[in-house]
Amino acid sequence: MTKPNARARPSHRVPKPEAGYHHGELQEALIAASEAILAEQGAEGFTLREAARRAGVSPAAPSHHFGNAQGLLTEVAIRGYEALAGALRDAASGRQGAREKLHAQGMAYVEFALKHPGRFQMMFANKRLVADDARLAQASRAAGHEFEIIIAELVGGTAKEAKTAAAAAWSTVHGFAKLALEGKFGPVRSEAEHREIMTTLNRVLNYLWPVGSARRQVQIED
Amino acid sequence: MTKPNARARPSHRVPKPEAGYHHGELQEALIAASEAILAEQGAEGFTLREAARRAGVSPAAPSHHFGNAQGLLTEVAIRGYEALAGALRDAASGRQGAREKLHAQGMAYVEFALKHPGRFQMMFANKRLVADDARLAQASRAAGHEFEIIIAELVGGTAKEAKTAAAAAWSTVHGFAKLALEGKFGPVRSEAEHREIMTTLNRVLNYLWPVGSARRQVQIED
DNA sequence: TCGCAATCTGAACAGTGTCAAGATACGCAT
DNA sequence: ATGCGTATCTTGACACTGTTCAGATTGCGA
Repeated sequence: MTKPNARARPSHRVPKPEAGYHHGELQEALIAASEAILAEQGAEGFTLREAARRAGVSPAAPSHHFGNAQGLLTEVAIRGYEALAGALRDAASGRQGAREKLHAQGMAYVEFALKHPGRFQMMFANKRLVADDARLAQASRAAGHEFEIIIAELVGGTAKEAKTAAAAAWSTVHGFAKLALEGKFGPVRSEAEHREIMTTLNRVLNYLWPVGSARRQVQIED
Repeated sequence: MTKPNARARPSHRVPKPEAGYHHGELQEALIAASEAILAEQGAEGFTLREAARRAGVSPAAPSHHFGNAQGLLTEVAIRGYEALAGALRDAASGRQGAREKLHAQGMAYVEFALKHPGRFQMMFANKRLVADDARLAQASRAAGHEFEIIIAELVGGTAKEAKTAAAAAWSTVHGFAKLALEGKFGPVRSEAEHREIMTTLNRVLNYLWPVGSARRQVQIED
């Protein structure tokens, strides 16, 4: 340093008094800090330096564990997908009947997005993640698989039809979630507005995926 | 700069030799430059300084016309929504029958997103735009209105049901477009992959919005 | 023709991600 | 137990970014 520093030790690390020069749990601390930033400021508010600051560590420290900001965010996204998969699983396990399970999953998907907007947006911000990370791809597919399980139960058709139906279901809820987060269905700040959005979703799901009626599809002309 | 620069005049403005100190068409030049960046580098690649550079102007110049980066991007987004509305209108005008029109609009929506990924992503990146800009909101609603026109024709029901159906249609194609852009339905680089995605979309639309059959909905339990 | 307002530049500031060197501390082999 | 290699973290720097402000330049109306 150019000028002598009167303080014996750097001002970092102060909020984490239990740690010495070596943090010990820096990976976890950085991930937790990142998730906190995403929760408070949204995806655009994330900053590697801020995450390091919250973990009580210098800006360069994260690179030794995650390589770069993308690496850290990829880890956060992976956990996000795991949490999402869990939410989808839980939603389905509470109901019986494929249609009801799918409906509950759709509601849970959007609920997840509205409750954790920053995390959700980051999970689908490929350019800010390590796009070809194997674990990320796996976690994403695992979450999608939760849909496919129910879909396979719902449509009695071929695998191709199941794939189509799964893409349709995912598109529906994902599009709704994204549009809701961008305020296209009205603001989502208060709890009342949140509920408003969810009842709109309920109507949409009932409209697109009506109960009863094994849906007989027209032959698909490519 | 710290060391003297030998060049007599700044390197700006050189690529636009027809302009003097006053650019004359700086607004348009900046918008065009921004759209070029979005087309080449995607939404994350946009930079105010780079846009100014391409317009042959200093980094501070855009502020006099757009206030800040959000202002410029808002203008770009407005034009994007206008282009999208036009594409939806064109798609519907080529067909007859509400179902066919809606199907064509859905295809056009995703086609637009895949052909202009950067612009599309930016249109829905509220945090990077002037969120409460009246013209932006108007342009967005105008695009959505293109859907609603056809939907009103398709569902013979109440206004509430039409609103639900419009939200459903928009969610479907928007979700599909977003997921496709994030590579969730496979890569989209080559022209062949692009077509592959579009046939998947075709199946999805046929699945969710089957031809014929005025869809009788179950009563909605809120 | 003069003066004013619009337009643009230059320089600066705070903040960002990343990198290369060096400081520090853990843990393992001896 | 002791030394040493290595993982971990800091320091300082660099090239960027968006934005602001004072000043230079220019077009245009009176």
